[in-house]
Amino acid sequence: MATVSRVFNLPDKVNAETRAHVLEIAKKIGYFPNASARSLRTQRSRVLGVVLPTLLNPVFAECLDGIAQAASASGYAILPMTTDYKLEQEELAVNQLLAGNVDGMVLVVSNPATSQALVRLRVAQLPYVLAYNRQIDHPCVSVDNELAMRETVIRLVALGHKRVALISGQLAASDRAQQRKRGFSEGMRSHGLDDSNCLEVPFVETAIQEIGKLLRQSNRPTALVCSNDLIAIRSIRAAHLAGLRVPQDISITGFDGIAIGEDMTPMLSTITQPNQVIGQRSVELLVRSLTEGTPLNPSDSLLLAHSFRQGESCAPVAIPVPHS
Amino acid sequence: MATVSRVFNLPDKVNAETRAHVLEIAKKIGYFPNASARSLRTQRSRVLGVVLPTLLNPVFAECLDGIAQAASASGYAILPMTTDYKLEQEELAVNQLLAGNVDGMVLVVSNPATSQALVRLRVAQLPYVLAYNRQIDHPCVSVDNELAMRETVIRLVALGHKRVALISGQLAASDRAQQRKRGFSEGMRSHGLDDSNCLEVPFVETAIQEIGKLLRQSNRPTALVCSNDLIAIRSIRAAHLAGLRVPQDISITGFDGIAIGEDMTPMLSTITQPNQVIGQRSVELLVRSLTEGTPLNPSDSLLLAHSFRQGESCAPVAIPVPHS
DNA sequence: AGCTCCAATGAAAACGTTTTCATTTGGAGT
DNA sequence: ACTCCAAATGAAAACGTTTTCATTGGAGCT
Repeated sequence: MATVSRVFNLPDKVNAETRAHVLEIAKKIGYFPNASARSLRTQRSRVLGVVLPTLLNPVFAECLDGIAQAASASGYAILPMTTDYKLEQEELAVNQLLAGNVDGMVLVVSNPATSQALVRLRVAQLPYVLAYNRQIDHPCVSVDNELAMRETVIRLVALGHKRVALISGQLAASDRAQQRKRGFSEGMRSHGLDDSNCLEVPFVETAIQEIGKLLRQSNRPTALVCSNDLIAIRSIRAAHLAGLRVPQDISITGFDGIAIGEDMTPMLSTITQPNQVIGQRSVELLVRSLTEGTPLNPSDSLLLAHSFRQGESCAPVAIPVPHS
Repeated sequence: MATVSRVFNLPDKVNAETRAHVLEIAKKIGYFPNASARSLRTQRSRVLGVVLPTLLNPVFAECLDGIAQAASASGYAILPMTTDYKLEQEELAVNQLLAGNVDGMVLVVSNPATSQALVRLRVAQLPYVLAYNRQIDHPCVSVDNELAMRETVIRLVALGHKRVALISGQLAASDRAQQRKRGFSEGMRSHGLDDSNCLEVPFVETAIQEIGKLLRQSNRPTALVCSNDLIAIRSIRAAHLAGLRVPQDISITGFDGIAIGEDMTPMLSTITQPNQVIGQRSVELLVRSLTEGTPLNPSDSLLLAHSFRQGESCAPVAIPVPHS
């Protein structure tokens, strides 16, 4: 029994001959070590919990893909849960994963500063990494949302845009949205432009209508900065439905860099984050901490590079037609 | 000890007073039952394995979302693995999940008829359900790909299209692609039309170029039937790059009904499958079998309704310009 | 009172590993 | 020939539950 165990865990501790024999028999009777028993004995499950808002936004699907790859490469399995941006589900998910004996967790939370789920993790002493979130008190893997947004605003301003609106998802449900809004405001104000033009579209169902309403106003913005790609895509749709051409009549930018944005026409101009890499790095941090037994600190946080994908949804502002 | 166990598993078997007491203490010391020990003892992990080709195609992300919801609703956790359409990874994933002690599996395989992974499952006596796949020997949850494709062809023919090409993903890697191709051929032939116009675009990277090449031919098709939405979206892109307007110059249809197709311009005309529901139903079948202890048969298979989403990427064929 | 019966609880075994500690074995060194 | 050591293996405990079986203490009945 002990020898069999060694064959699977410390193969070099057992005679090559017996090892071969054990493996042969194992293959014959289809034996492989029982994971539950192993976890029970070793007190490690080799499973990582993952908490995400939703899989319906490709950002998180891409990230989960990266997580899955990295986890698999390190011999870990993953156990994902979605929260639909709801705090109660966030807590529920963490509790379930805690009960599920995961060795660590990667999570995207609404707001790291106030998350109850995170204090639970802390008291449980379970290693975790936040993805996309960024907060001084936690180990995070993210990009500089404020900076990225400022850069985007600057880009639009350079194209001659002055009336720029921010289209944001539910601000309360996401620290990213707040950071991006902040970046937008900073960028606008630094050019002496009005940063108050912000439309929050909390619900997917009504987003296109609301954006459409904005676009039909007499003094409509000449550019829309969207706080994520999904909203940007809907904005483009709304523009089309309002009879506006993108980018000739209105410029639109996104944020996230989801793959499909590249295949659209007009190709989405957007800030790309390395979504899969964010997932991978998060797992790598976690796994390193687990194997080395070193606790995870906020100082382990990673700030990854973003970049601007020059698509086709942005153009210089149209030369204003003189009043007749 | 036994009483504590009963408090968590058979609460009504224990005195209300002691139950309250136990729960109070449990809360105080932060106790909850250890999942590994429980699994070891009960021989069930309450975890379902999930095997998918990739999370980068929203079809599967949507499906996984449904799986996650249904599993969570039934008190199961999920353990997903991706195969990237590779058979070796398919087997690897199944083996890992088998070793991981999952109670059952939901999987999307390349070809159920030849899959080694599935015979492993059978000999292991592990309950499983195939999603999207459709094959007489296995319990499947899917739609009628052939029928859906025939209907689509008929629709295009009704719009006056005669030169219709099929743009397919890697046929060898997916029984769905094969079924859809079959449906396309049947539909074309039933109208006496040439069904040999089939372009296989195995690689994402070169897909747009290859489709573009097809579209620049003198005798280019007037309609493109794509075997999935991602390819349809790339086809639209290719058409634009080739200077063709969709749908005025060329009609394009997709297959899958991914959500984002609805937000594009032109809105994607496509066959929609209930992706989340496919995931949910798969889990429900599995869970029912698990709780009732009844084995899962091919006769439990579900054939869900598809529908045609009338988007904007299809139009009557342009009136041919007379030869000058 | 004496009896049965039931609800509630407790004791103990078992689930399948890993790991420590002890034992065996064969070879090298003296 | 003897000791000593290392390598290889085996025996047994422990991980934290669930579940069976036994025990207890009343309640209800005759």
